Amino acid sequence: MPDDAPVTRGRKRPRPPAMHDVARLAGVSHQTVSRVLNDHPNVRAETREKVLAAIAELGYRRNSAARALVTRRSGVLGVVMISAPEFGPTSTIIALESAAHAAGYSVSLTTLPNFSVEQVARVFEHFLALGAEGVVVVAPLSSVAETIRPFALQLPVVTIAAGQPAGQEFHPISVDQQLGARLATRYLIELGHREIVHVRGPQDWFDAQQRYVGWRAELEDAGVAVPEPIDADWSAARGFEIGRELAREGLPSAVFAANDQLALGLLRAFFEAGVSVPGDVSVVGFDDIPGSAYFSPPLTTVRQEFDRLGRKAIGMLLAAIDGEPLDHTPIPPRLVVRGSTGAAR
Amino acid sequence: MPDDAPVTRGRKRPRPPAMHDVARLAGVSHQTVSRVLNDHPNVRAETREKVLAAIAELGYRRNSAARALVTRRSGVLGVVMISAPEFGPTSTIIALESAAHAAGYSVSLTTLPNFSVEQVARVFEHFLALGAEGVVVVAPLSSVAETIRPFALQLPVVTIAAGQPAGQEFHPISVDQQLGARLATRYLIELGHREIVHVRGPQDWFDAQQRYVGWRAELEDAGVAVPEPIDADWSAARGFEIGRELAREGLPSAVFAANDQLALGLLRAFFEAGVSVPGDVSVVGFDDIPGSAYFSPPLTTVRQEFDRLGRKAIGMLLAAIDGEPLDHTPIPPRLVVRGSTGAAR
DNA sequence: CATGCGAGTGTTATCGCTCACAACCATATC
DNA sequence: GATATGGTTGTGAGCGATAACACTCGCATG
Repeated sequence: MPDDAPVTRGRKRPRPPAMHDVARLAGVSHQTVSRVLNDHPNVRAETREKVLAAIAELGYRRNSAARALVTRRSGVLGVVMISAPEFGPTSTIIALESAAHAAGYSVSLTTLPNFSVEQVARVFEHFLALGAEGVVVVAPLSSVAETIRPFALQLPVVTIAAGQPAGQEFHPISVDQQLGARLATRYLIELGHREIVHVRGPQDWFDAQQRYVGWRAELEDAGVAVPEPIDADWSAARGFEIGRELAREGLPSAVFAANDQLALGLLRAFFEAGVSVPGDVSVVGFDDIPGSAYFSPPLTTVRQEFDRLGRKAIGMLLAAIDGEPLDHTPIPPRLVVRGSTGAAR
Repeated sequence: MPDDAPVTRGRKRPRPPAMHDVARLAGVSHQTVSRVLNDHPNVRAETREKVLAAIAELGYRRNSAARALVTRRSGVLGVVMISAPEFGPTSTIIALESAAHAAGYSVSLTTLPNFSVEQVARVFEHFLALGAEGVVVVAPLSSVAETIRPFALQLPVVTIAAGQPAGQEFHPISVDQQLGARLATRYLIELGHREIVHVRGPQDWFDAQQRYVGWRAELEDAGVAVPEPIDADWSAARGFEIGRELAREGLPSAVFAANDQLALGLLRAFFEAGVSVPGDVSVVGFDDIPGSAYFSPPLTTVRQEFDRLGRKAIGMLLAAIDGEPLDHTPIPPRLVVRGSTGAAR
């Protein structure tokens, strides 16, 4: 187990003060010190003061390894995040961490370039050895579900993943991607568009799948023809490429892009080709990344509340740890209307 | 100490197998199991096999709390990151984590909305209690330096901060912001621009300070007049505002924006005002955020290698832990020339 | 053949903390 | 005044690992 290999670095540091030292200085037993530290009620105010003074004087800090050893609770939650640069919402991580912190947990972060069985196994192995009390998986890849299943039996796991059925050991939470796609598509339909093309994200990503499904479903519900989706990754470069092709080979009435980067590439390609947005074609994105309000033209898009997502994920994980029932209701996104959409020509 | 409050949640779990159990099953002593686990050389191959088989059979995993208790090494590095949404390079965090992981450490992440003395103290208190062997501070705020100094005496700390002198207990590392600003400014000068305005980021951020200093120094070195900088935050919204004012009240020959978001806002404002970029005014940004190649026009900007930065930060921290000499050489950025810059009119 | 050595293994102490329980004291109760 | 009661404190036993040391071999060495 390479990751658990003994850490051979490090210089020796002098032994920091232990509870015992505090106790001696305060003239009490170590147990009394422990009680003060743990806010045990039955400690005389005067004694408490003495202990606190001794703690301050020595600069004592509780050793959490020793504590974890005896309590069997590490106070650590693991977070595994995909390290793909195209998945960027730092805000999810921040929200995850601050929610965990507020609940008295600390967060151990691990990143993974891909979610192969071996990689995932190694990470969970690591978290298990660390005594993590639960894990949040931030990786909206389809492959993740099956990969982590065996580990979800060993400790509570919440995955940030759209469109997964909740199981007994499997706790997905996400922004409702399908709804977001429906909102975008519905809006375009309301504007009179009848030829709404979807630039589809990589289908091994949950989010991309769900956005595709939502777009398709909304069109079908409205009785509008469903054109063939155009496959893409998540990049502006690919959006640009597609935009150029569309401008050359015939424009649809509107384009719903799987994310804002793709939309940005489309906008650029249309601009270069002399295609007017929204005059000739309307464009909608997804994510509401910083700056999308200042694209040319400002982008109509679907906003996801990543911080709320993070908080909810931790809330679910804590509930799972406590064996309480979980609420898997996805978080609703919101359509942000800007200048890139207009009435059908 | 609220963050160290006992974690009161959690259901009881059955006691996982310990070394003792493995030892009994394998018919050896627990010490032999320990030797196998730590790759001690003096274990007979046959014995090792037996132990490994027992480990596999029981699903044994080493308890890192117990290990940390006796070795006095937690194998944990702390990372404090500012939770400001305008500071977005997830890639730094990812690089930090993977470099730490590769060195056999795990990463405990904490985020902070601001770097007040109390907040920072609490975080370091937490890391110290956790037994973290070192800390990386990702928060390029000027205030950080003094705030963390007292803690830097207690454990090795590396800060990602530009333009700080390295001290004995203070180990800054960063991309060379000043150089980046110089590269951008120099390029504009070479294009013939003689009126190069700087839209300056918040001056309590190191990066913003250094970019300002670099811009100014390069102009002075070239004997070009230094106009008054325009103050801004980091947002596209503010860039837009400034762009409108400039278009109304008189355009400079070129604008060097403190980051790409500001540049994006400028571009949008100029476009709306019918100002041609780079025909009427050249624009340079900083960061090379995803998509900046597809702005209208594509943005000339300064690229920072955040992943390299993260790796180097961990390298320095490990060196500091080992008491080895550190290399504080900043990482050079690179100018990426695109369509938003052209010869002076 | 006694001695030394190193490989392989076991025994014991210890890390710093919490838990369970015992002990003590002062007050309340009968 | 003896007994219960409860707040306050101390004692001792682990938690699960590593470190230090002791022991037992087998083999080379003199």
